[in-house]
Amino acid sequence: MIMRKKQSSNYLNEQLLAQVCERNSAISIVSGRWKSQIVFNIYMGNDRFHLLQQNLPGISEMVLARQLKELESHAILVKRDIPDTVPVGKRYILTNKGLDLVPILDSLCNWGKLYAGGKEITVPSDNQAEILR
Amino acid sequence: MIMRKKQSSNYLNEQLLAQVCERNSAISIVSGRWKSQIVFNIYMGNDRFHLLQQNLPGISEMVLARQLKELESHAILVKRDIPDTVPVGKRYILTNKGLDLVPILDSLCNWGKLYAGGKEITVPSDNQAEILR
DNA sequence: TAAAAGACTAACAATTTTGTTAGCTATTGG
DNA sequence: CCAATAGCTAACAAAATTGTTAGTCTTTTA
Repeated sequence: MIMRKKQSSNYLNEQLLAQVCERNSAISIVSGRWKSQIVFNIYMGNDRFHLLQQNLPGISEMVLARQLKELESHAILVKRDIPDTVPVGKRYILTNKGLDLVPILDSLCNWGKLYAGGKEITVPSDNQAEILR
Repeated sequence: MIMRKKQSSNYLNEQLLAQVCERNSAISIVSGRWKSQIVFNIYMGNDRFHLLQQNLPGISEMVLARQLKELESHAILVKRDIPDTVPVGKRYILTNKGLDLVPILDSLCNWGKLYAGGKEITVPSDNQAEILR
């Protein structure tokens, strides 16, 4: 995996934010382009490389492999050999840490849907709650 | 604000993922470097530019202004003039959309803390649940 | 015998995000 | 009059992420 520059402000700021609250590291774990989609697919049983590829339209093999490795490095999932297969098949399995993430991602999903679905956006602290949209 | 290249695979993939599930757009809204920290600070009453600056150690004015604009463009917050101030002061206010995000970010925070705090990581689907750490 | 499936990796290029520097405007305090 | 506070913006540079191309290896299937 590509190493980040440990002296850069970019890196230092990320470390600093991670210290302020674990929320910041949690977000950075989850915020890769395909990550939450991968977690959901594995959750739903698409636990092999080629199944993930089929279900993530537009992803390249290189990119998929990279995202999987990153998720593995954060112990969201593990990679296991499938016994008695030649050549040996691999499957990806969510750890308890990965599974615990699923309902949280789900609530993010609902939040997004609610407002995308047209829920009014207001400014509650205005004395007359004002409608923005 | 800087315009993205609308023909790039990068951009196209992001759009595609947003169509698959609102979770993906939700994550991309929240995943900027300082975003969740800004939302929390405003939530706790640090609702002015200089207060945010003081409470986000290491952020530059340029970067803060940019993150605020992005959050505003997603209607997570609004910027309002403070009446009877010369020169006119500005405050940032979370919309209902932004407020709804707070408990979700909070659960992400707890998830992060739990495992950072040493909770065992296991692979539940193994017949003998295996301990990784 | 040749192609396809499965599971990748290395090297590189494009794009995007993040950060730096140097400015601006207006008012108040010493 | 000079500095400080408040609240920014423009132009640019650095770093990180994402995507592309072209391979690898092994086995099964046509």
